[in-house]
Amino acid sequence: MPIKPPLNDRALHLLKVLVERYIDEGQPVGSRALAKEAGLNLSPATIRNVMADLEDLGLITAPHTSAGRMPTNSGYRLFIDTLLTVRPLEEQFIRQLNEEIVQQQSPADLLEATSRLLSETTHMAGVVMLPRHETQTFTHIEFLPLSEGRLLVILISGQQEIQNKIIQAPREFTPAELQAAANFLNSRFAGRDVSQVKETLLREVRDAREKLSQELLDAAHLSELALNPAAPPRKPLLVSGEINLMDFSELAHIDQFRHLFETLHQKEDMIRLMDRCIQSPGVKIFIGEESGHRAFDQCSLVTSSYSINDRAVGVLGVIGPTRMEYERVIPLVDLTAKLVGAALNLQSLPPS
Amino acid sequence: MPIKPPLNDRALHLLKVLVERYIDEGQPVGSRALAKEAGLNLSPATIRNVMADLEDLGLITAPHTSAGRMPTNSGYRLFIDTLLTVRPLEEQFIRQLNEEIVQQQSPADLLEATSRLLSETTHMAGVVMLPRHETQTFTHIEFLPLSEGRLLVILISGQQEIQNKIIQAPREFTPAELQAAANFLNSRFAGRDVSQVKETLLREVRDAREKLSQELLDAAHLSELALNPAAPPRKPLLVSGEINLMDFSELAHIDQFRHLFETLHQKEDMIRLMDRCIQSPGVKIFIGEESGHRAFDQCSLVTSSYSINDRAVGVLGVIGPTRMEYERVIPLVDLTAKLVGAALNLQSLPPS
DNA sequence: TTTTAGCACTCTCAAATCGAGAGTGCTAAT
DNA sequence: ATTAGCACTCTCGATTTGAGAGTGCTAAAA
Repeated sequence: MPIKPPLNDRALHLLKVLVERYIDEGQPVGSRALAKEAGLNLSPATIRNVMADLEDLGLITAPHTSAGRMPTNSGYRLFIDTLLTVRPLEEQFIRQLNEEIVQQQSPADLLEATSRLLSETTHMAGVVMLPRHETQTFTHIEFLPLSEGRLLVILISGQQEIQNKIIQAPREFTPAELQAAANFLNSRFAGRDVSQVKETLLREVRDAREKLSQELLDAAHLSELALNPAAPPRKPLLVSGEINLMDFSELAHIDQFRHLFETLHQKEDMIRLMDRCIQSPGVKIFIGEESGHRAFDQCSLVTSSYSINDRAVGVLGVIGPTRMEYERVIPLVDLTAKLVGAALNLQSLPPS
Repeated sequence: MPIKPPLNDRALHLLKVLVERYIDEGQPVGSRALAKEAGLNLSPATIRNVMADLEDLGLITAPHTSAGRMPTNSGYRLFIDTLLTVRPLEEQFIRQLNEEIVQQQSPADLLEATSRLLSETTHMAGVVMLPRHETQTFTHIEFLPLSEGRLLVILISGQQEIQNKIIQAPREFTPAELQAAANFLNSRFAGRDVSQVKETLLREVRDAREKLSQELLDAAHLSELALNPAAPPRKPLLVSGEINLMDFSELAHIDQFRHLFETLHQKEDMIRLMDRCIQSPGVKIFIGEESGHRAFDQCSLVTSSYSINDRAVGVLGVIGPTRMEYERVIPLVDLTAKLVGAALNLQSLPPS
């Protein structure tokens, strides 16, 4: 016998309405309610038949015999991939958001504010992964002698980001030597990537080790030390508004919330997860366990990478219950990533 | 008729045992239990009479007619002020703690680790208020010209703490002028307080305005800008282990916890509160509303200031439920403050 | 063939009831 | 001053109950 196409337009439409309604109300949706909402002039009984089909396909589920249905994670996935109609953001709102972002003084402030804004506008948790050290542009370096052969390295990179680091010099250097080393690096490498600079330096030293004087070798060694991300920007992940997540009943169970909170703050896993999003542009969505983390069972993560000079350097997004208003959140994350990128580009004025 | 002394030794002893027991178990203590615990060979009935007296004095209270009694905030206060016997810390534990503190690389790391350690060892929340900018020792300053008349100021203060700041120069300066200004400040003021330096500078300029050349005035103005704490170290308060507070049933009610969490992170109030502790040395304890904050109704705050060169520069402590093990927490906070002070002193090596 | 009305059935949730247990306050005896 | 005894109060968990919501199935209608 011919199997009827499991997903005709009507079923899809009903799924869409069901998901929207569930996102709105947070209650399992029954056949009667869905019949009214759908505007298809069908009786609850008919709706029930369709719902039974959708349940067979694993798209919706009922918490118990006599409750309505709610979307499963696959249901959400299908909804997001093919049914979702995003709601465009209001001009007014966009302007305000941009306002708040560009008024920040430094890149660090900017990204912190962004994390806060993400959480405030969505009433969920905002996350921002800072630009990786390696992908930053080398702009200027300076050495300052401290006591006992230690040196303070000041490294200014692309976005006017300033890094301080104290290193142990391989030997004593005179101020003149330090100045010379700094001058060399500054004139030769300004504008290149920090990681490139290091590579180039290493290669050149290797290729020409014999021909170089001890002084030069020392200086090169020094520079190499200075460029090492020895002090990686302490946990390059900003999380804010975690507490908002307590407002969602599905996450508000003490131990579950605690687990979630800890995963969010024990940042390694988060960083690894978000790192995967940096590759391809546009908004990415992880639903439930898709993120590979038990603690996120009932959560979705909506992310987008942001770029400086057309190059993706970081990732930002929000975390909330799977039951979130994707139609609003997705364009918001998308927009925020673009605004942040633009603002960071503006802030990166080259030093003299 | 002669009113019998309301608080004889026996009553005090019973109060002490009751508080200890309540801290241990978290359950209201009944007369039978207290009779056994107290070791006084009294019957529950007698105990009941004493308990009634203590209740009249507002030191203990019963949540309902037929539950045991639990301490009120005044009860805790009396307990802490006159009944508490602190338990000395184990040598072994002290060594470990010190180990963890001194192994940190920088003052910033050290204080962050301290906050974490406070929360981990007490299973409550740890707070550390960073040294105020003003009370830091001026050690070294450097100016780096950027584009468009902006200058990067690098200010090294007492504890090897490095501050970067970008300022708009009042006019263009030549590198030589900048060098001269830096040299002047470094040679003249090294080792003084940052705030003192600023004051002195202002005064001298005011006193001798007419006699000074425009160049010198400009340089002074520049230095003044540079020393302004224009970018106050972003919220100088580290909080960690907040989530631990969820484990205490008395704080685990969603909305109450949320309020607490927000107060803790909306740092202004916390900073103001802890600032009051910096004046006098030793451990300070705020019980319940003593801290002046509704959100802390059921919390106690145990703090101590820590010192560099015998001068109190910051405050640290823990926050937990009023029902905390004061006998262990108090010596712990005390010790931690001392270890942190010592470690910070060690780390402050003057630059060459 | 698709849709619908009807109906018995299932399950949850909130309210009501109940008994056990803990602890009290008071009184009278020691 | 202390204690035994006792009636009383209150909480807490288990159990019951009824209302409400929603389902699946069947048979009739379109």
